[in-house]
Amino acid sequence: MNIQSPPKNELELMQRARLIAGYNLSDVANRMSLTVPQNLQKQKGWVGMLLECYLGANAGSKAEQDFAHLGIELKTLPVNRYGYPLETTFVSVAPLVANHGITWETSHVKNKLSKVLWIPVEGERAIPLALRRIGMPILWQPTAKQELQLKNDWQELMDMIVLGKIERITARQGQYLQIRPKAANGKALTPAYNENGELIMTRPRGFYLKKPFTAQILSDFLVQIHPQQSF
DNA sequence: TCGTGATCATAT
DNA sequence: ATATGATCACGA
Repeated sequence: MNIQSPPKNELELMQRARLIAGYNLSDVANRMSLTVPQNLQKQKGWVGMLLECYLGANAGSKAEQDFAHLGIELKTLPVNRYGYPLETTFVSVAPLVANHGITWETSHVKNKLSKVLWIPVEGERAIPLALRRIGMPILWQPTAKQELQLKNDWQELMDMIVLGKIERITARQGQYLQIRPKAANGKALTPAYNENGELIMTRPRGFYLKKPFTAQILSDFLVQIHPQQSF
């Protein structure tokens, strides 16, 4: 496959991202000398990996932002025909142990969401993967209000983890940020504490953004570029 | 129909 | 097992 050099600055990254807006996934895959799978059932992260590759992200399973030198995280977002998110957005693994002293300010959630390059991609399963189009990239930073919302959810969920209530956490909690399993399968286990302070093994969890939150980001962006149509 | 819980691939 | 990238799929 072809290798892209990392973008030197934010403008270069944005220009690179804007170049593929309107094109479909096979267009980008061909350019990168990659083949498009029939579907995502066996390669759920393929779209994200493709755009990482195209944009020159520091590939690999390194921790923290995709473009660390720019302080930017890349997220592809599958959307329906109306531009509404089809899936929640994974943010980071939830720390179930050794989490004392972690605050919102020092959390991975805040770090990863401090600046995100969102790239909407058509995600309806009726559209062949190769023909799904890529949308306009959105460089986003949380507003004070959004950050407070995320911080509140994060604090509530972290409080429960620290109190050993991990098994009581459900995806229904949190207004915009939720915790759900995040693992290869149901057999994967990781250490955590129960309500008696005893070490137990449980399914790894991750923080995810609920759809209404990312929907708001997309909506706000449209209002920015079409202020006269913001009815 | 849709959200929650479960799951898939790959690199380290 | 943990991190990256996420979507699948079934029960309510």
